[in-house]
Amino acid sequence: MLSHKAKYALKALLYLAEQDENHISRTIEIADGANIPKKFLEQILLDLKRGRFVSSKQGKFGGYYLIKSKNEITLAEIHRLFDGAIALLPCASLNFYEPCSDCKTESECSLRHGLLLIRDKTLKAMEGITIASLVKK
Amino acid sequence: MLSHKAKYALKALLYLAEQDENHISRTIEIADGANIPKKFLEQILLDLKRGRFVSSKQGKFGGYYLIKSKNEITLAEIHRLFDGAIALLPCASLNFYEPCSDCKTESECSLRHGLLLIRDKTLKAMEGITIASLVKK
DNA sequence: TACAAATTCTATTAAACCGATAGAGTTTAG
DNA sequence: CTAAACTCTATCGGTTTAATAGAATTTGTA
Repeated sequence: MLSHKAKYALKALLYLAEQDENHISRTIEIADGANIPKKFLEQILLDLKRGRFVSSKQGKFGGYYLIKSKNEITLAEIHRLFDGAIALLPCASLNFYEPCSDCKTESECSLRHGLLLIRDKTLKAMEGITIASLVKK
Repeated sequence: MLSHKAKYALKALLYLAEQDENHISRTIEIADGANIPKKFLEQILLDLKRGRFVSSKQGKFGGYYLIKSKNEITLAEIHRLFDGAIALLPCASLNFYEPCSDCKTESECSLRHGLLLIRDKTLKAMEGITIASLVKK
């Protein structure tokens, strides 16, 4: 399941993607438009900025805007940024790999092989969902 | 990601599936064999019993055994039993459906459509992973 | 320069969840 | 009767999550 943070991030990106080119959106606009608690959204937007999905303009008349094409922002990336690994166990993860602590005998745990299959399919599916694909609903 | 409970459940089922037909496994056997904390495993086995995956014999010489074919126990089922919905949001879930609280205007939230696609693919993949498919590694 | 409007940063909170443990109760074979 | 096993309920500490608070900084403009 997605965390609220990830869900809000997607909705915020969606909001930004729906604005006119060159429009700068204030946090409060996005919060109201997408029904997200404003102070919580502030943190999320900073995370999205650190992740190079959006950029900001500070000071009066400042706000946020997309710096990555809506065709290139995928669900997989947002999941990774806010909720971490897409795989079901760390030992089956590409970006968040960790060996299982409780698999004593074999170097690969008994579940790993099956979970790698799941990860590949899920990842492929999640890479197919872009902000653009969500906009034109 | 899978919870430890779900992971341990899979490993315990795997252990049971590897035993001879009609063999009854004590909790401590399974715990040692699959490297799972025994008291934690007790709870998990009870959950698996309530879920009709295993049954038990009480008293001396008692223990646990599979009552569902290892070909019919899927990752999807175990995920649902221990970790709940497979979908990324409740509004995209079949078995754990709940409407989004923060989607005010439309009855369907902007993310739902995309997440339904993910759920269908992930679910299909997870239904393809059975205990039997994990045993013959 | 002063002010207002906005982002940025750090801290804190309350609640929920998670992994694990403890211990008493019940059942059964011998 | 007893030992061995499952069953049940409670609890615990730690972590995470969702959200809030407030001070600091940046910027445009009158």
